[in-house]
Amino acid sequence: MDKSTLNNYFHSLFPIEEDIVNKITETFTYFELNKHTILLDKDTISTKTFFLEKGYMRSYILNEENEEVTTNIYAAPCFVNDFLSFFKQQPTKEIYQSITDCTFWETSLKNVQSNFHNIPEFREFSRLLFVINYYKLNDRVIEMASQKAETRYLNLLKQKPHIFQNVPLKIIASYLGITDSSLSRIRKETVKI
Amino acid sequence: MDKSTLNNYFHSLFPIEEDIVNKITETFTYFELNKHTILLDKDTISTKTFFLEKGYMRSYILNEENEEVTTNIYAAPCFVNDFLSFFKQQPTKEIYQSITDCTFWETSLKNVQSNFHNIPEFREFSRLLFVINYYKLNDRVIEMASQKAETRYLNLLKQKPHIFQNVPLKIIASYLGITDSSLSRIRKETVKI
DNA sequence: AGAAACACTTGACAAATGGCAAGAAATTAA
DNA sequence: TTAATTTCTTGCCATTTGTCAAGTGTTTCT
Repeated sequence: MDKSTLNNYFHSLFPIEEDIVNKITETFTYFELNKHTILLDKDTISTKTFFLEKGYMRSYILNEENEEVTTNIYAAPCFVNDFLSFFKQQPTKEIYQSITDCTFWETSLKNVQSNFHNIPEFREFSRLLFVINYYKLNDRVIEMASQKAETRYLNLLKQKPHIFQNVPLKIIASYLGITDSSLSRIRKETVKI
Repeated sequence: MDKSTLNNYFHSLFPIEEDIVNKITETFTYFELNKHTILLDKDTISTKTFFLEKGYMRSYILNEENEEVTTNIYAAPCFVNDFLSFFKQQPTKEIYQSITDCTFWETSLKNVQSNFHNIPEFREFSRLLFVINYYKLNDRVIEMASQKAETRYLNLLKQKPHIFQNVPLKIIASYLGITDSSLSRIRKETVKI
């Protein structure tokens, strides 16, 4: 199997030698998921770390009214993990589901732990991944707190236009924190401009 | 100086031996900050990691209209860090400012790196700290996306009532993503209940 | 192909929140 | 203590977003 997408992801994040990347990704195995399939279900414990090689995923929760609230949209290539569940081995609150057909690489916590403690470069990589993800989330909180829905929509459209070609609008709406009716109206308004 | 608050913070997060904690916190030094003082300014690079021993801090950004948007409120004891700036050594976008008089323990990136690569327990601790912070932020995004202002206010009041005794309402309002007028009205409404 | 389910839009109206300005209350500075 | 500054509240009205229900396409399934 061709691990180049996975391997290149490491190289793209920070300078690291090819041999080390190969050693890190050695234990990763390939699998596929059809669209609309659950990768990791609510109330289960994540036993694997997942690298999304191709496709679109999302995570969502069910609120008090049992409505789906999309918490994140993942576009390959990227890691898709419930950090809390995976590293603390506790049940997830979120459901991770494929939106399109997807391909993945996965490895176990045991392998991650072994790499984390034995390969200094992997430690740095892991921490960098956390830092980057933390700041993406931070930016989203800031946006949520200070921008109106229309601005958030326009930002997303500008930053990730491909999402609008691959993800249903109602999922995007819920990710933006608005209803699908509102998103529809905002789209109608902004087309005029 | 008495490092017990700092040391206890390590013990409270996960099982770790006293000797190891002492080794980790060995290089931390003490300092104080008066209220309304900047700890880390916008566009500067964070050279230290900070543990807030006593007091209240916040981080905020200036939006396009030069209005302050509070991104986080910190209540001791906790670490206060701009992860992106500290670990990637790049300028912060946020301003970190004391709200009350504060006391801190700080150490340099060099010491953190040394501990990270030499003390397995510290690696685990660091990762756990990231995971916890990431999920606090994640919960906040979910709340922002799916709950109305009144609910967010009531949740905060329930979870961190002490903040309302120590932090001005306009800072809390901006943290909740609403105006101070709206927060004032919400408070008026909810008192009735 | 036909039925069912899903995705998207739209209208009418309701609810939530913001903007602005004024004033009261509390805190800080002189 | 007085003055200045900051914090908080409130009223009025505007804007944004939600709710619900209907209608039109589009996919999916059998």
